[in-house]
Amino acid sequence: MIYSKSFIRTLKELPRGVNSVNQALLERGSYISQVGSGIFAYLPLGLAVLRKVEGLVRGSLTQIGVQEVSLPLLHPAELWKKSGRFSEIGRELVKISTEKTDEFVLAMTHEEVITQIAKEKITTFQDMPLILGQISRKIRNELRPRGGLIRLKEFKMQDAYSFHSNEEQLDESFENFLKSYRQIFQKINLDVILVKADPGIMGGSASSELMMISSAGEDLIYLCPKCQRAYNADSAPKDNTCPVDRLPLKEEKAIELAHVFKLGTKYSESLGLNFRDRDNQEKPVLMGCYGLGLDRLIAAVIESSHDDKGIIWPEAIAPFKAYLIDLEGSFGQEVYEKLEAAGIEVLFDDRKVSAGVKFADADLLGIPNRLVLSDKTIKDGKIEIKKRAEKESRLIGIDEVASVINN
RNA sequence: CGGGGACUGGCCUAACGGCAAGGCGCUUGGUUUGGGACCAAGAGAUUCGCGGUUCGAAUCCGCGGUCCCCGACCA
Repeated sequence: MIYSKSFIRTLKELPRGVNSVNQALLERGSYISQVGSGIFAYLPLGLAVLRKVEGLVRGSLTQIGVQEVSLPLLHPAELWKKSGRFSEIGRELVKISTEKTDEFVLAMTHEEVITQIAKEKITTFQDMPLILGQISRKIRNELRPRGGLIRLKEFKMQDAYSFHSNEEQLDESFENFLKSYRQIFQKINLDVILVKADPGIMGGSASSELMMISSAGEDLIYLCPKCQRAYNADSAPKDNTCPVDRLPLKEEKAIELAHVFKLGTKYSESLGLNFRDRDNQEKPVLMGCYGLGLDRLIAAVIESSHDDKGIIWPEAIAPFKAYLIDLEGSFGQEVYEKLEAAGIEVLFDDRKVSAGVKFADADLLGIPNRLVLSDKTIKDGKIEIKKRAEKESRLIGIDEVASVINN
């Protein structure tokens, strides 16, 4: 990408009313633009990150057998009346009336729809296990959105639903997802803690959350300093001491990144999803559901990886691999084209502005590798390379850049 | 939904009830080029909306809107 032709317009100052670190850096870097409270647009740079995150998540879930679908955003109200959630959930569920009655709801989550679909296809125990998943938009009319991308009214979520004929299958799926999610977080350097949680409005028998400790978090968890067992506010022991080590639990703020549920038969019973088992008995299908918030994940990465100058992206989800600055002025274009041809995504800052402006933007945008061409470097046929996460730069041969970056 | 705060050119801010000011950004010309350069000349505003008080309102009062923060809530 050529900077002067891009839609990147960075800001020196913090927009009014912005408090959270993730929103401040994302808005200043022109990754996102706020449209309303809890409603954001992704600009080209932000969309590049979002797509990287989607790819990372998709790749990981494909490995555990998730088959991708695309479910609608607009749901017949009827379906939510059948599950009971049409009236159970308050104003967070957006209902749309076109005539005198509420006819539609906007997707807050997709249990009802996926169960309805599974009903057409699942007839026997041999149809399972089955896991369907998607990356889709969710609409929730949160009373108080907050923290930039941490709590939104409209957001992108990876959600998957599993169908089983027995508990063992459900347990296996539950564990597979936890493992898969941990893998994803590891690739972007996020430390997460498993927290047993309350299933809440989702219903079902068990649920666990993967949380990241962060001062930007809106959840409180209680953590044993020794065994690392963690509890949320609802599930913490009454005396606030670890039941195993008898130590006082430490209270920490945390961001909930992923949530997995054993739904059991809540939806299969209310919506009539049954199967014929090996013993020729008709039984309700056992279900699980698994969710990961993508926008929130991006926010969490920034909250845990930034400095006073800007974002520090992990390689896996950075919008570009390298930020190229040419202070001398004659070889930039050539180096840019070479790197692109080598399959390296480069943002080439070709603007006619002072060096300081370019360095400041490179730091703000947080692209993992900064490349600088100048009189000093090109007289020896070299280019300077500096990792965003590191202080030291070094000189390498211009022809080596592709291999050094790919290493 | 309870409590608190904010709203002024594209962005950030200033202005006792008395000519809406400055910085950033933008345009033009010149100078400069390793950490948000400099000089000069420009363009850009119904001060969130409606009503009220007043000779006079960005400023005071009322109603409404939007956004942010704390809390309640939260797959």
